[in-house]
Amino acid sequence: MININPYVSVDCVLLGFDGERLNVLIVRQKSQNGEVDTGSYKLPGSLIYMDEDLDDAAQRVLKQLTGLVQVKMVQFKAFGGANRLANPSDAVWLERFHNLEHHLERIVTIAYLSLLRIDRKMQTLESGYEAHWVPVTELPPLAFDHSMIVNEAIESVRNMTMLNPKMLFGLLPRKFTASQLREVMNTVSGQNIDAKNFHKKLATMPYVVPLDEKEEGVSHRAARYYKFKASKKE
Amino acid sequence: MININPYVSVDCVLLGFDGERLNVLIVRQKSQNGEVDTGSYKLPGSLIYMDEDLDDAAQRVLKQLTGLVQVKMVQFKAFGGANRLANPSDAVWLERFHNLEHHLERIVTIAYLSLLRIDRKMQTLESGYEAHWVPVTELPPLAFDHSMIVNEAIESVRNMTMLNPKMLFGLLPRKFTASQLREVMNTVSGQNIDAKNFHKKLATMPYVVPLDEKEEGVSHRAARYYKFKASKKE
DNA sequence: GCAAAAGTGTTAGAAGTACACCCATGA
DNA sequence: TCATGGGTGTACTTCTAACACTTTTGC
Repeated sequence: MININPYVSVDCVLLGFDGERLNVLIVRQKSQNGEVDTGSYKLPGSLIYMDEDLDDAAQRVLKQLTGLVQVKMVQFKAFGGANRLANPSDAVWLERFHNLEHHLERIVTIAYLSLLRIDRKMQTLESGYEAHWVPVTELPPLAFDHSMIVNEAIESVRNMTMLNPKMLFGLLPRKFTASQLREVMNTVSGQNIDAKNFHKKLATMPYVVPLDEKEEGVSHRAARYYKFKASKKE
Repeated sequence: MININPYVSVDCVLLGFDGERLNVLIVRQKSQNGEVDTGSYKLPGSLIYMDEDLDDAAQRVLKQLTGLVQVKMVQFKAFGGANRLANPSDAVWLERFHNLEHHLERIVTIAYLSLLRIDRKMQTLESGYEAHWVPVTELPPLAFDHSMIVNEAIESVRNMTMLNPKMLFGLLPRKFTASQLREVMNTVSGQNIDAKNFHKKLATMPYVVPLDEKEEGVSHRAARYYKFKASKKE
């Protein structure tokens, strides 16, 4: 039997861009035998194991609850209010889910964050795991303090992307058009960059390189594709 | 007896500016009865209580180990490597310090950060508590992974101050000169702002207001004092 | 007067903003 | 040929960087 740490958990906030809006990945709050204990949704997250690094725990939990692997996540904040388990049904659910014998007193959770795009692969994953993408503007009430965690995650993304715009490329397909990139930036920053000047801004980004390919089958002038270049050499 | 959570701790990285350099506040790794168990230094930090918010724990621990109160700290990262207690003497020290009976398995620590100035009050505090300001460039080896935590704290400060330069005013006295502010910015950012252009930059900061006072008793032209203005109205 | 640091002015170039206009494509 | 969105060019403003010079103070 694996040794569970009953005081520390990880939660994963996956923010996915579907081409138009930001979405959050949430799961049903159900027990391990499959029966749904509460009608609530929650973030993918769980208590950690005793001998497990936090980063490893986040990866494991995400895989167990959503099937997703190799998602690059970064830690963004710990949530440790003494009354995080204020809702009794949340505490009871946790104890049952983990088959714990003793009463859970309080849990500090380390929240992780990832930015990614919602592609076809992401859609098919939903069926097996009861994981759902929900637009951030239409988020239902979540268990624990997960609604607060989502809000702080989005705030955190805004700050992070100001310092490091490259993060945003996780939200786009390998090949993307200028307006797709602009749309992502507008969505995340909440601002509205002028479309007419955006090409000049593009030219100043050394990590964005134009390709010779163009869109096909669109009912207007075909847009050029770009790709993200990680290193400095061609 | 107060109930201790044996899995979660807080650590405080206080960065103090003495007018020239950035310093970190460190304490001796000694036991509660006063005998020094190891020769090492560490950050002020401790396990949390079971019914204590993380933010409250950080304030309590800082007061207990350094006597400082009402220091504004912000959480900046959780450190949760499974082998943080790899050094056996650190684990033993912790168990003795907290009078714990069972063996400590692993601890996740939530690191807090503060920027402040080292004034006369800060100096006198040292004698009672064995807390010392040490320049970040001359840091001795610290217990646990505290050296890593300090490094990440400084990195974090750089990022935070880019987004919110107002943070830096905690490092200065109420009245400060332009070159003091410039010196702080240079120290924290690692850059070197041109002194000649700095006044123009000052004029664009709505939250810095010039005073009519000037320096006295300096052997060169007296510099004007400025103050920090928090709100938008005069 | 001299040293030392405060503070101002000028200029050139880079970067951001607004907006007019042309281009390619499907219907 | 029209609607739609892609893309370029020009002019204007604002920000930044480099650097020369003047001012105030104690010795």
